[in-house]
Amino acid sequence: MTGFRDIRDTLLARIRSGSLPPGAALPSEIDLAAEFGVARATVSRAIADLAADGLVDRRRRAGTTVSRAPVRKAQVEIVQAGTEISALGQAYTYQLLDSAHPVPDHVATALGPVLGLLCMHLADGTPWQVEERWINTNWLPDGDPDRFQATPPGPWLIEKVPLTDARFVFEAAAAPDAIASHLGLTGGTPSFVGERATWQAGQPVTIARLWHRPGYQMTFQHSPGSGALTG
Amino acid sequence: MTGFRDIRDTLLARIRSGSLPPGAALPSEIDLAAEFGVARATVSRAIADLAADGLVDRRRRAGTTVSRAPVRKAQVEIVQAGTEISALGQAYTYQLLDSAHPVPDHVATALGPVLGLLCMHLADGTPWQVEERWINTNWLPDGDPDRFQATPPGPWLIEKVPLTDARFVFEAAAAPDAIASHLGLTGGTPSFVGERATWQAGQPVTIARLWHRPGYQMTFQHSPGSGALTG
DNA sequence: AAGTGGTCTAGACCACCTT
DNA sequence: AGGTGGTCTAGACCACTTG
Repeated sequence: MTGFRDIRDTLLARIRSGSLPPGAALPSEIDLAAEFGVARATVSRAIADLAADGLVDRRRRAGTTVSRAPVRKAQVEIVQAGTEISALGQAYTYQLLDSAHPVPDHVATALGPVLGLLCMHLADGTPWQVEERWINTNWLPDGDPDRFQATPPGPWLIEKVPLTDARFVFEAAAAPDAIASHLGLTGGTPSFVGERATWQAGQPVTIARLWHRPGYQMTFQHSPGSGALTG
Repeated sequence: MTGFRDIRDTLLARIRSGSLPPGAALPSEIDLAAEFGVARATVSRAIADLAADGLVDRRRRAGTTVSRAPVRKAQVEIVQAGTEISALGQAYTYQLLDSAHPVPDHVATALGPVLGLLCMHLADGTPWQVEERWINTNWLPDGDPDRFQATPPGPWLIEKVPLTDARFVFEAAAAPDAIASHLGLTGGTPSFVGERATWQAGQPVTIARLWHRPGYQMTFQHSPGSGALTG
């Protein structure tokens, strides 16, 4: 039995081997269906996978061609610190460092009335990540001041505002003293920072800046044909 | 006419509005097909989009449920410096800084016999990115020493070794003097570094370390329902 | 004008898992 | 045991865009 995965992998092998070089046109779906002895929809499904990986370009009338400049796409999964640490088999603990963390201008502009927090995530007791978190107070109905004493704000918000659009920014920044001290660094050390902003139906909800431990690396792998990519 | 996108968006709206809260079970595909008056395959295609975005979990027999802890996924496109700069409407220029760039141990271990280059990519004449590039000499048949004098190695390699597996690593690092000077920085400044290693059929081909200009940010957006399945 | 991919249909069988 | 998603089929019509 030949499924769409077999067909996809066969086409992928032809591309990799150079039998279908960059710029070459694939046979039409009808021809490929005849070649493999399957329905056209099955071939189409196989090619859809390759197109999703950026390996081929599909255009009506013009047909499908092997991409000359394959856009290398990778799918990144953004995980909560607790999830990541647990997945590594280490003990996760959470600590609220400051419940009145200062609010930078750009955050105040984006969010409006806001609660600022400074939190730390630890793996086996050693600092893993320092989190600056600002939350639009409209999403905190009866301001329970102790809510985030033991509960990390990320998971709490996910449950409360389950599905939104998000924007991610990653950059390298010099850790200010206030952050660096919690990570056991001296001020000015390069730190990998991820900033995440989320909206609910166009309304800004929260912004988080995640300062990673020294040596942190964000890695991901791209293996065409394995379906989507993993991070 | 109701297409699979309409159905997907309708379901997405129900999830966002709370009408289908986290953990709730969607009606079966058969029931949804009856409700929308379409074939089951059309409903299935719509749900496949939502599942690819991590908004719902599909399990045989158990049915489809709204994800309680939606994995926030985002798709990253890794582009060549020249492409990125041109897309910004700036003039792209390339410069070879050193054709005998030293080879670190971990690169020599991974690649074997290797040519080391140091290159710079400029936007409107100002430094944009410094590229350390190491290429397995097996992929440079007749060593033309001037090949990369005016040709950036990235695009050249893409054409020569069109489709491979790749591994990406992003980190924050202190720019060493040799790199920083070309970017107009002082040594030790935090720099956003992307390292890319590519293989062809299991054979290592090249490793590049890309040192970005100060203030560089890697951003991406996550908007559920924009569709991730078919290219 | 014509051929390509994009989508949909109605039906079918299967793999898997919960009950 | 039974119902769910996963996949495939054969056919059809449409949208697009190239020649």
